[in-house]
Amino acid sequence: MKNGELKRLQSAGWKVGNAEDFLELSDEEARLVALKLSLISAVKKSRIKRKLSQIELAQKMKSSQSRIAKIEAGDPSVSLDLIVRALIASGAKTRDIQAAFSGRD
Amino acid sequence: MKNGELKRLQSAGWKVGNAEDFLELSDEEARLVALKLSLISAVKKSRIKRKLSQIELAQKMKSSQSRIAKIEAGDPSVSLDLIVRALIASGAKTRDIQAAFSGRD
DNA sequence: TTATTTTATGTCAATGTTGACATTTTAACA
DNA sequence: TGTTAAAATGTCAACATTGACATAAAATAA
Repeated sequence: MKNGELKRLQSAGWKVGNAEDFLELSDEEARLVALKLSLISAVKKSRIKRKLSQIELAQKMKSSQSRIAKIEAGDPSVSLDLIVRALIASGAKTRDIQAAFSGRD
Repeated sequence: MKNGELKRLQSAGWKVGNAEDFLELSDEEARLVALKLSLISAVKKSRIKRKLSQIELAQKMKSSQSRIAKIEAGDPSVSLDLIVRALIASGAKTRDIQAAFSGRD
């Protein structure tokens, strides 16, 4: 394939992908998953530390007890947005969130 | 457990939303917004640093150019999940993400 | 034990978010 | 000037996430 043709296809939005792309994406997905898990455990830790029940935390953030349970259970229906909102609502300080983001526990 | 009991439990001590709740929620919302804005600017910064066009970044994360544009424009339809995925895909290191979370720039 | 609280699990209609696409606007050039 | 790549904006059907609810299971108290 000529160079110009490749460029044309690429700029038209075509994926001229290879196995490397696939592996890289997996790696990035793994990073996101690790991040979520870290934040999830931070939520539970923060909630327990403040002696909040799931219902109380749910009320603070205007969610529901079952959502909190799903957050802590790592349910696939839970978004990163909700996890972070729970973390903030649970009283976690910026430093706690930072720590979770760097994987520290 | 019976139906009536659960309802009583769910609404126990929680009927009148007071001003404090409102202010606290606002504060938490503000914190989340600030977090998003910080991450958004980190995405753009990281993308530019790596000399990636919006199309290229979109391809890396299997999204679309318009989505990247909306991320960087702070479009309300963009989730925290997508922002973080873009940040990771753009090549940002864990330290960069951490920095974004602490508001550093 | 029994009673009460807390947490887990499943469902679903309403709402939110997505990639893809078309089109326009801006930027960077020759 | 005109050409071209990059970025911005609007739309929408498909898919994802939500709070609310019912109920079960587990933990805790009495």
